[in-house]
Amino acid sequence: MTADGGTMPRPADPTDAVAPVESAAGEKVGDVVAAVRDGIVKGRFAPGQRLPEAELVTLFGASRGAVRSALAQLENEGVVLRERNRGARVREVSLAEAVEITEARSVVEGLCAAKAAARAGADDRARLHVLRDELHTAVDGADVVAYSRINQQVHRAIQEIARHSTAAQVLDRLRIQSVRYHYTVALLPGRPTVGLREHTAIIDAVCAGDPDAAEQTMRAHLLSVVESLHRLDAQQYRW
Amino acid sequence: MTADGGTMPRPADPTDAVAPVESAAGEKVGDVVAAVRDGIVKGRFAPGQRLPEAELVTLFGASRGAVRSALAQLENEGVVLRERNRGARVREVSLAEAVEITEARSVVEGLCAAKAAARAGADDRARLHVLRDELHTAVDGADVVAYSRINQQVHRAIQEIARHSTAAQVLDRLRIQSVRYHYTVALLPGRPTVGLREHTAIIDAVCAGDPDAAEQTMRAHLLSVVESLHRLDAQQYRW
DNA sequence: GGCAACCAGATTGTTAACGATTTGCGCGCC
DNA sequence: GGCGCGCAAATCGTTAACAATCTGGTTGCC
Repeated sequence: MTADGGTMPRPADPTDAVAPVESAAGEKVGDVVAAVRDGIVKGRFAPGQRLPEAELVTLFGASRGAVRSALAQLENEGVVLRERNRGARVREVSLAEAVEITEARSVVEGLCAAKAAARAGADDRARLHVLRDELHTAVDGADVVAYSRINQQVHRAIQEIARHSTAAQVLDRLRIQSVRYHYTVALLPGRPTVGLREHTAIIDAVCAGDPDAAEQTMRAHLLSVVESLHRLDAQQYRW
Repeated sequence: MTADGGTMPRPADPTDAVAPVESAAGEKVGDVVAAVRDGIVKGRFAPGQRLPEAELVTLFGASRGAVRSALAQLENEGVVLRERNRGARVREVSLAEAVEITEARSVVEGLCAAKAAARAGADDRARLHVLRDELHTAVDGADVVAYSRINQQVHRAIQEIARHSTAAQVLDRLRIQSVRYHYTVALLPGRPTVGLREHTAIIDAVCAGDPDAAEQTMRAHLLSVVESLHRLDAQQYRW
């Protein structure tokens, strides 16, 4: 076993830059939570990597109590795993879990799409059309990173248009847990083309004010992501 | 304003008995969380009531740190609201929020029902049939409290049969937030009869192994609960 | 009599030190 | 040489005291 005890973290992405986080007075725990979560999402902290309290204290300059509260919250959010007297580790989400998460997302985002279709105003439609065009150019230019980013923006836009705070909370939580798979799926050959077609259908249904069609297309889209995850599994792809 | 500062708690249910919670070694925070959550669900702590740390310390015999962690977790679960330097209060969920929560439940429980229909074995079907019969006798006997209890057991059984841990987590969280409305809906005139019919349809669909029918009936059932909530609103019913 | 500043009590936030548990390593025994 | 035991370092959990903040009532002034 290696010195740090856990799964060997692979080299961090070149796109990290640490973000020292100015501990604004009275928001320490929130800052630490955001910083650690961001580190997990961005790949600075690898799945299975240990997160000793002392290390986070020196990293973020926060007190141990703050770090402790932050870890408790992150555990509650499902991105960190803690064992008594054994410390905290970045939780490893299996492919099976990612499938479950995406299935759950499919129904909740379906609800959001339906609500968005019912509530979308002219400005909302304009916003979605902009995103649709941006997605189109990204796919045309084979810009996978841009595709992935705008992809997420589409989902977030529909979520915001739906104005359903409960669904929004649930979705934020679910997305954080499976974020690391999003890029992977986007990298599958042909995925951007399929995704573009599906997103276009969703946007059209929402803008047409058809809740049923919006829900169905959104669900179909995320179930196709589930299919892609299974394909990943078939390829023995592992983190 | 009264001495305790918050909304006046109505007299607690006769069914509380405090549950002093034997602080088993190494599970203090979990115990406090469970105790406070239970107190909120059972009505010992009313919505809006203040929850001073010192009071919880004396109530449960836990250290202040444990109480503090527990409150943080309860805040994260959405049943407690905390303001900086102003302490914690039991969160008041509005009827609009209860509607949102039930809408979210409808789609996620729909997913569970579909999965349950696909995965139910003979023992699962037997379990559901027992619950169906118990629900029937409860409604025949006009036993509203039994109806409400078995009602929840049906939902929980389907959730367990679905074996979808992500959906289960989401649902546990959502149910806790809106628990106090469950009894109220069950008390609406004619509600047990309607609920019985709907639950029977759900159980039949799950036992028939028809995922689509199971999902549709479950969604229809919870949307009918949403309708009941709106009727509550029309009656100017307030907590 | 009304209003504003102020002071005391209560409550929460923070920090530091102490105690308990686990883990890795070295030593001795078989 | 392999295996089990025990010690020491590291890490987490808990407690207690201190500091900062808010609330409510009181007092003095206009």
